[in-house]
Amino acid sequence: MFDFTPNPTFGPLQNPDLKVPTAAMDAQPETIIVGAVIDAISEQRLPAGAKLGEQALSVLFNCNRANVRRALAALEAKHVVELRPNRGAFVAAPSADEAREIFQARRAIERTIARQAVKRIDADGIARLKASIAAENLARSRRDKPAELRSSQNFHMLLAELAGNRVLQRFLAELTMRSTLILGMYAREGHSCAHCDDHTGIVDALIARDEALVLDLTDRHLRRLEAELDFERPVAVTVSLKDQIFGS
Amino acid sequence: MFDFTPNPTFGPLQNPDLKVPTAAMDAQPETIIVGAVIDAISEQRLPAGAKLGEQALSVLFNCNRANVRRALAALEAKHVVELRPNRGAFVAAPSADEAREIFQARRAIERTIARQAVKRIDADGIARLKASIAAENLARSRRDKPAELRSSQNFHMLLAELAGNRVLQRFLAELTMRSTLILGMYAREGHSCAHCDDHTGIVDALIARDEALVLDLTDRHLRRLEAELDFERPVAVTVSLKDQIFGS
DNA sequence: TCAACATATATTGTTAACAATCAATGTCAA
DNA sequence: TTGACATTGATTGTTAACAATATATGTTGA
Repeated sequence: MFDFTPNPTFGPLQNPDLKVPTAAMDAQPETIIVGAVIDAISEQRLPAGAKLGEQALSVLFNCNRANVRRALAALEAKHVVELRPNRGAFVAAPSADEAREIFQARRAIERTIARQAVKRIDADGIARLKASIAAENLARSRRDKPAELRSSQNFHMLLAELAGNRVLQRFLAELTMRSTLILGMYAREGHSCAHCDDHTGIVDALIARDEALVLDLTDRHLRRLEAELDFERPVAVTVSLKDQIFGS
Repeated sequence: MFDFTPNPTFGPLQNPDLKVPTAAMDAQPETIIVGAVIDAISEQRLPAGAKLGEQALSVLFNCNRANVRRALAALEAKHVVELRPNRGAFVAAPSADEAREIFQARRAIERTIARQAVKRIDADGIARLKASIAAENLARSRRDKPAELRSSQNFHMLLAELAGNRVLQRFLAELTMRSTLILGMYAREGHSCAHCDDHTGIVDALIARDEALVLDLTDRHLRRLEAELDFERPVAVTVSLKDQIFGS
């Protein structure tokens, strides 16, 4: 009757790391699920359009469906998943238009953050930023894509933390997460990822407290990221076994 | 046993308008509740700290508790309510620190929006902005505080719409809503509300397409609003019968 | 071979009953 | 009167069963 055969669309979620999301585990199943799904998306283990079945999640996280439903409602409010009535929950698949708006919003917010960061940067902050870049380089040399993505996002979130505004921090967290989703959907074949050097340049400009340069580099960095997208090529958003075997 | 005596903290929610929130009714109880609560907060019918009991909401909206719980989870994700385990849901009560961060974020986002709006403004947009100001003035002359608040927020949201970025639009919606909450908590006695003229000035600057002036006026407008706050005076956040009778 | 239809299975949505927890009231002794 | 303690009632949290819906499978007829 009910023999939960590992759902192929869920392979990534079985990563043991998942049950210990970045947010401290406060024993509330809803929070754990939300954190785990966000982490999985941030590291591109969960692709856009992936189905998040209620039973699958309740088995994975050892909780009842009521908690799963609450988690999915919260994720929908954060624009992380889309809830289609009587169909279920799916990882959000931003359209080309949404993608452009998300990147535009990112530039606006990261500029503000950069301006604050220049004012408030200190030795400790510099050290943490450099450590983040080092971690990113290490991950890339090891061809560990999830770790690389995590580090790259971490760099931007560190800047937001240094800016000292938790509201903007949260907004940026949403935008970086959705950016990862967008890159997964629209990234060109073999996109360079050369933007890593950009981070080093930004830190140098921060050390020099050159506001104009920091703003310019931040803006260019984000535009370069967006330029790597290809909205022409149609993207598969529905991840089903059939699509995975026979392609789009 | 169960005789739901109208909860005093819920008086405002019995406003018939509430069942038809701004978002079109799509028959999903969760969405309706979320919209109604946000509207009620935006018009200062629901104060910070007000308790949102599950049974009370399920009776008000004719739905089961499961849907109420989903709605509350969504509202928590939007930072509209705070969910205290085993205690219930309460309208968020931003601290002084949070308030400052929210207003700082607002200035950052509204500046970006204003810059875009200057570029994209047209005759239709001007007309709608002027209509919004007229509605605000009318509401004030009628001493209809909820309508005045709604119109004032509407002006800012109209600008965001004109800017043409739905992400920033959503961010600003959250921030204006929380601003209303903050004003309800920390506003000085008899605060002027003279900022209404600011709106007229901004529209004039928009017509002239004077970007620098628009940015300056927007920034001043928001700082003036923030200056009307008094964080020293302690604020009652827990709305209970006792507090209402004996004061804070 | 293919399309349309009917059936079966799985998934989501709803409801009610029960358990656990908290707030309030009442009692009693110091 | 006041403080600690026990009890009561109300509220939140959990669970399981059931209903409604959608998806997948299988069948039939051209």
